[in-house]
Amino acid sequence: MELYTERGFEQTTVAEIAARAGLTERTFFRHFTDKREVLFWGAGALQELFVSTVTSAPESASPMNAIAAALDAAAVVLQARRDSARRRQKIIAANPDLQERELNKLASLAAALTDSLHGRGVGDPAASLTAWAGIAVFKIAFEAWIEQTNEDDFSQVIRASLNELKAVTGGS
Amino acid sequence: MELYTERGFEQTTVAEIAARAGLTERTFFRHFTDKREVLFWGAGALQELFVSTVTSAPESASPMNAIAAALDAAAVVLQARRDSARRRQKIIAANPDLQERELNKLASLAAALTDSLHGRGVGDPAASLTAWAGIAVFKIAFEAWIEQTNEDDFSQVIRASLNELKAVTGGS
DNA sequence: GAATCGATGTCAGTTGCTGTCATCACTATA
DNA sequence: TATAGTGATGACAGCAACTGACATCGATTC
Repeated sequence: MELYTERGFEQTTVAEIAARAGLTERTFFRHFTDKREVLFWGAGALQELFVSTVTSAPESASPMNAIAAALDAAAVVLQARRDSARRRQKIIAANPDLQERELNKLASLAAALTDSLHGRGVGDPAASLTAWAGIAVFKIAFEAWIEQTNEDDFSQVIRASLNELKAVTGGS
Repeated sequence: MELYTERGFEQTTVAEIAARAGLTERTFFRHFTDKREVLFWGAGALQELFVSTVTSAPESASPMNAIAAALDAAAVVLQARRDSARRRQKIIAANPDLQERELNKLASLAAALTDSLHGRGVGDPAASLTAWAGIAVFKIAFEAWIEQTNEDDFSQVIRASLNELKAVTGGS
């Protein structure tokens, strides 16, 4: 992270990262499959949070509400790490390869959510559509929350985006 | 494409592609920024189609309907290339890097659609949400259409997915 | 105290990708 | 017709991301 902010992602070589960490280049690649993957270390935990929240949502909850609960749970966690999230996002925003990888993580998230909805008895394509719509809301709300200067809750932003989605898909 | 299907994407070296095309490796990289980019040659044209359809939709059309028109226009074009689309998708499905790149193209599509909606006077986050919801529908419908054994129109599948999205986002 | 095992170092090698310069076909214009 | 300019290609050379194979070392186990 230090090196990425100092010199930028592309200009930072894996050898340098390894050196600063007191490791070998080879060892770096034993811990991270990729040079990019370093920035997405927490993605697994976030995905688990998403999944477990959907899974444990009340049976009466609609698919969209189960997803909404997951988004909200994630919002609470991220709210506490706003500064670091911002720094991280600045690095990602400066490099196309990293944005690509981020999309990949979002897709993985969507796939996991789809599975969770299947587990709740939701069929196709309802499950994947709900999951992807939720991810879209998350992505857009996240960007807005990161960029904004005032101190709105991430949860608030997400709820607003969700309502906007409903408004936008609702009319004929 | 031949080489990618014969040996798979990873096993195919750029030198081999260049050789089969009667070119140098260096020349290959003057035409394609990336080894992956070869498979997304037509993406630019598709994006233009999306954008121009949204832009030229009747002023009275809702944002979602403008996007729906774009999806339908794309569906007509792709319907005619179903076989080649299928072959292409098979290659992509077999390689994570290519899937990543595909997500990138979809994101680029979403960004372009968002801009087009801005041009129609749609604000934020309505524009980006509508665009991303449309892309989600497109992606999911596309996969269903590619995989299915019967001969449903891509347009039909898209319309069905759109309705499903409305149903899924509609309820409380 | 020896065997086992997981994490790390070492080294060599492949491949994607880039910068640089030369070459060459083609075109415009004097 | 000669000449200069232009765009596409070839020919190197080189860097850096990643991988496979083998050696080493420390901790744990029995």
